[in-house]
Order: sequence, then structure tokens, then C-alpha cells
Amino acid sequence: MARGTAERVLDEALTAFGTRGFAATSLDDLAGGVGVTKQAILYHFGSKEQLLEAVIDRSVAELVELYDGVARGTTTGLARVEAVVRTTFAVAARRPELLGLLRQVSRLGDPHTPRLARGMHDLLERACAHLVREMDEGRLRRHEPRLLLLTAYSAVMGVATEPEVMRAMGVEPSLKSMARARREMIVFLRAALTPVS
Amino acid sequence: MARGTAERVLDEALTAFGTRGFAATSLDDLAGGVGVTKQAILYHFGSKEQLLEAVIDRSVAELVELYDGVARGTTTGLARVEAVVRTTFAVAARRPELLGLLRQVSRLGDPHTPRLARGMHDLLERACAHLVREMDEGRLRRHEPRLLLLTAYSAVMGVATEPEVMRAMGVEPSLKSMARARREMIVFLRAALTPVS
DNA sequence: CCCTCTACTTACCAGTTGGTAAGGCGACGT
DNA sequence: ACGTCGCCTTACCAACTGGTAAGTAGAGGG
Repeated sequence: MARGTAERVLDEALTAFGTRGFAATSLDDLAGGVGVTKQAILYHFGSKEQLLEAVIDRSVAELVELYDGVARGTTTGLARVEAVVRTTFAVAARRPELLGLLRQVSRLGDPHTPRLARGMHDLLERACAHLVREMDEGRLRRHEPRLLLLTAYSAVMGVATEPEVMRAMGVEPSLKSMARARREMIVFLRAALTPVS
Repeated sequence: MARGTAERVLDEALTAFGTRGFAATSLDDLAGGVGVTKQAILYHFGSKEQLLEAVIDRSVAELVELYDGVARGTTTGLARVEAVVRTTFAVAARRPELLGLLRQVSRLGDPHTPRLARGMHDLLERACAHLVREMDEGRLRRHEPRLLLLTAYSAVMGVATEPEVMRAMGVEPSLKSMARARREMIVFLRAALTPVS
């Protein structure tokens, strides 16, 4: 019991909810994966819904910390945009379930999506403020910051987390092609964001 | 029985699978919505999986026909890109479940995603060939066509089909804000695709 | 030695799941 | 009038769902 049952349940649930989805995952599945009984999960988390909330909270905290670190560590303008994109691709490669959970939860609706949104709100506001500042100072081409963020988020998330769609396009997902997709994404964003001089 | 039970089941299943998801939808739900019993569905489609396949096939056929029409009806270069984006936003507004199904099925894996991919393959190849032609003739800035398609697909799909994410960003989804998102998306794509002269 | 608390397990439950078997019923051909 | 065919229903079923109740093994304190 090195890592504690509760922690291991959270890990297993994050993976399952983020890839197969919440409805498609049963408590018995999770329990089997961890090596305990379903009732051990219910002991720690009360219900399946509360387990999901715990998974969301932990994942949001991790993502917020990660991207705050990126924002602290990098410079301005396009360099920061690039750093965020690189980080997102890195997360997609190393912990795809984290981004998958965002996808899944954003489709679940009432109690859960707002919870996620609340958790991400401050981070997104900071990102928006940063974009506006950079545009004001002429280091980024002017776009509506929220819709720009949404567009870039969608594009990066899609490319980074939908290998099936890549395969459908005739691109076999691999480390090499992901790296290429990341490069192409940065070229694309640079083309759209470089200020017209 | 104006439209036939089977057709109405397909409609109901498309809506449910495309919004709530395949696993989260039971045959009893569908049957209740249509006003028949679950066994009537199984009579027509054999099993839940076969029903999903029928829904996928019909939706793919509809999308292929739609986008082929757009490709036939419009000109070249950016105008065609814009027409495709406009069409996608129109579909997202009028029949969100169609795009939702794509999303959902692309996460289901083995038998279903490849089936969707096969159905879309020819359309995507034609789109790729068109992009390459336009780039060769200098009407679009050069990008890797498949990754460009994937990027644009992800961006448009994300903005068009994830109102929850919009709400999380502080943009209340409405007809007006959707139109604005569409405009901003076209500006964004134009910025990235206008050839450097 | 016993009490208590944590962290589980075994036993169970009612409701729901996808799926089968058999039968009814109206239309249609003969 | 009679078969039969397409379309659907009633009646089931075993497996699984999330969740409850009760009991238990072990650690730590008094």
C-alpha cells in the first residue's frame, strides 16, 4: 500500500474517465484495476459522482500549476504562446488522460462542467489579460482574446488528443508525426499571430 | 407512422449518441423517445452496436454529400476555406448532434472509428488534393496539407461544438456570439492562410 | 485486555442493461 | 376464408449497475 488506496483509485479513475468516459466506466472496473472491491471506493469517495469531482479537482489543480509555471518561466509574445503549445503537446504525449478528462467533462453538463470551469477560470483570465497586454504593445496581432484562446485551445487539443482523427486523415500517429504536428501548429499560430508590420 | 419507425429510431439515436454519448444512452431511452418498445429497435437493427453503425453510415453519407456540395458550389483559395467554415458553423447551429457524433465516435475505437474514417476518407483526400493545388498556384500559404486540415478541423469543431468551453471562457453561447466566433475564426484562418506576397 | 478507529470485505439489494422467445395483428395475396 | 409476411408487443432473462448494511482484521491507546 505504498501510495494509499485513495490515491491509486484517483489515478485509475482519471485514466478511465479521461479515455473511456464517465458513463462507460463502472466502479467495478475501477476497483478491479486497483485491486480492491467497489465498496472500498465508495468508502473513500461516497459515490461515483463524488469520485468524479475529486478527479476533476485534482486534475484542475495539476493543470493550473503546470501552466502557471510555464507563464512564470517564459518571456513575452509569441515565445510564450509557443511555450504553452509545447507544454500542451508534452502533456498530450505523457499524460493524455489529463486532456482527455477535460474533453469528457466538458460534455457532462450541469454539476461537473461548471466545477471544471470555476477551477480554470482564474488561469484563463490571466491568459486573456496577458494576450491583451501583448496585443496592446504590438507584440501580437490583434484578435478577440477570448475567441482566440478558444480557437487555439480547440486546435491544439484536437491535434494533440485525437490520434484517431489523425489516422482518419492518413497520418499515422507516432512520436515523429506528433512532433511534426506540433511544429506545424506553431508555424500556423505564428502565421496568424505575427503582427502586421 | 409517417416517417417509418426505423427512420425515427435513427434520428433519435443520432441525437442521443451525438450529445450524451453511446455508453450513456440505453435502448430503453431511445425507445421511449420514439414511442415504441426497445424490442422494436432490436427488430430493425439487431443490436445496439449495429444501430450505432447504421447511425454512423447515415451521418457520414449526409456530411459527405453536404461538403461535396460546398466544394462544387464555390470557387478557389480562401473563398472555399471560408465556405467550408461557414457550412460547419451552420451545421453546428442547426444540427449539432451531427458534429457531436463525430466527436463521440472518434473516441470509441476499434470497430466504429475505422468505419467512420473509411466513410470520410475520399472526402478528406479530395480536400487535401484541393489544398495542395491551391498552394501550388500561390493562392494559399504553404502548410502541410493534412496537418493543416487537422488543425482547422479541430479549431472549427471545437469552437462550433463546445459551448461549455465557451462558457468556461466567459463567453455566453448565443446566436450572436456564435456568429462572432465564426467571423473571428475566418479572420484567424485568413491570417494564417493568406500567401505572403 | 479491551476499546476504538481506520480501512477495508462479504453479503446483499433494487433497478437497469442489452438481448431472446414467442405471440399478436393488420395488410395482402390467393 | 386462409396462409403468411412484416412489424411490433408482452414476457422474460442473466448480467451488471451504483449503493447500503453489517461485519472484520489490525493498529494504537488507556
